[in-house]
Amino acid sequence: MAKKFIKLKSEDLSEWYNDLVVKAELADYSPVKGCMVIRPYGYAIWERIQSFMDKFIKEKGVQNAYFPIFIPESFLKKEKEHVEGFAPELAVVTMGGGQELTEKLIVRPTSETIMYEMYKKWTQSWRDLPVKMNQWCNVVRWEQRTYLFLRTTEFLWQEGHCAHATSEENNEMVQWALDLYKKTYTDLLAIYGVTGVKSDAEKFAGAGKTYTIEALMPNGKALQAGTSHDLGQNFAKSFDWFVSDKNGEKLYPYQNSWGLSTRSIGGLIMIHGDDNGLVFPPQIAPIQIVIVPIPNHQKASKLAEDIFIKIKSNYRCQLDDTVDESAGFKFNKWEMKGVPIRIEIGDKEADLDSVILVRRDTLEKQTIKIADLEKNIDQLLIDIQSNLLEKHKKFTQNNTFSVDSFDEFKKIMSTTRGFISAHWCENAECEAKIKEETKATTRCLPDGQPEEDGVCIHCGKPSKHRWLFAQSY
RNA sequence: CGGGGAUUGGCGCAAUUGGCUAGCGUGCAGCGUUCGGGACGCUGAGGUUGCUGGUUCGAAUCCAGUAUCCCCGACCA
Repeated sequence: MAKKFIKLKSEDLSEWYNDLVVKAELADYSPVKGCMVIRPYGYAIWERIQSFMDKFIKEKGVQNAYFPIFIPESFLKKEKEHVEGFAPELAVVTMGGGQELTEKLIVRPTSETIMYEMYKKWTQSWRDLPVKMNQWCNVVRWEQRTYLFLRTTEFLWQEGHCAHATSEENNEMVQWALDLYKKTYTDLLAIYGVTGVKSDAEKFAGAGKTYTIEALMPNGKALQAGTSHDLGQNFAKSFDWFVSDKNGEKLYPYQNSWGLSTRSIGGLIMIHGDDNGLVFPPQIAPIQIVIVPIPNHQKASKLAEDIFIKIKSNYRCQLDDTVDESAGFKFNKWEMKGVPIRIEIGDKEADLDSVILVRRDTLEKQTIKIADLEKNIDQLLIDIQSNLLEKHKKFTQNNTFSVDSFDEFKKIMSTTRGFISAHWCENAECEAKIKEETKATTRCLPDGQPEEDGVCIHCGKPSKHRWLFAQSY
């Protein structure tokens, strides 16, 4: 039995996660409370998420821009619900250049207000709509309790902010963003998420409607993995932002905003990782293939280099040909780093014109001929990607329970947890009581959830839909 | 912000009721032997025990204060 250098996922998810994030060099605790350092290997993940999403964002005609990190306090106050929602977690700058500021500046928790103030300046006519912008930036929310990637005081995200002449166009954009998130999780991160609409209590401060993608974590808690908000005309009216429509009448633009953050990386780590460390789906993996020649095998070493040169332009590939670590050490190291495919080459293989392919997700080994290498790699990359997605999908489905009695609801939430599909009367008080008794909240009304006559799991009043409940991260 | 735990070489830990020169593992540096699932030997560097004050002949150990981190809650992407 190999000595373990990280804690076991099967024993303590939290400890395993913290330990792994640091040991795999994804991130580290910083001297600043609640803030982490994202190290190159972790940042490479974020860069891949960025480039994946950015392509679609631009295709949609949304342009990248950059707005200030500071927001005048008065801006935030213009939208009542908005400021109330964020007030407890704001970082406020009161001094600048050694002098007290006449108006306090808020370190942005989100940029709706400062962006709309500028949009207002830039638009006078219906012809100036839509406005479609996005920014990649950092935001600060003063969390009481932090957790690497999943909840830190400062985090990175993209925030898209668009404004349209009609609520139909606006809604189309909101749905597009939600689809983008779904695609990002599914195709890139191999994470199965449930999309749907938030209850009033759970929606974004100031939004008309909030759409979300929720992913189930191994401990049965849900991660809000991305949100897309239909802001309606709330902010436009608060900011007195209007343009002239075709008839010369006032038109308050319909707005939306949508964000996906570095939190997604936390989900990625937690969902796919195992007792040996990280497991990255090939699409997101910073290194897809590592080639490990057995140290001091001359023939193998030469072959490894040839293969590396041959395939490095087609895959994100690394050659680990140092001789100061043993083969076993290297195998464990790269497994902890989550590299999807490892190519092992010893003189034995070299003599037979073959190599050993090891897939990280199942740790299965196969010996293949060098002539078939790229064909096999291509297939394996596809297989690993789909296997991981399928595994998470199955896990989510196996841990989604359709429940009709509150006793059963409570029992599940106090034991295995998971998603619970249950009728709810859509009354906020009822929702609050359920939360009090079970720690679970509504995550969303899932897309495509059919209408169905039933009674609220808590109060027994009539209900038309089953909502999705879970304890949340 | 409430409850719990912690802080000792880079990392992980130990040091009995206060008592010898604060140890061990790992990591690091050098040399040599190894090398197919975290190899081994020898040598060496690295500490005013989180910080401040107090008690004492004597403090890593006791007391008071303070800071930071982790875990569990409430709050949240």
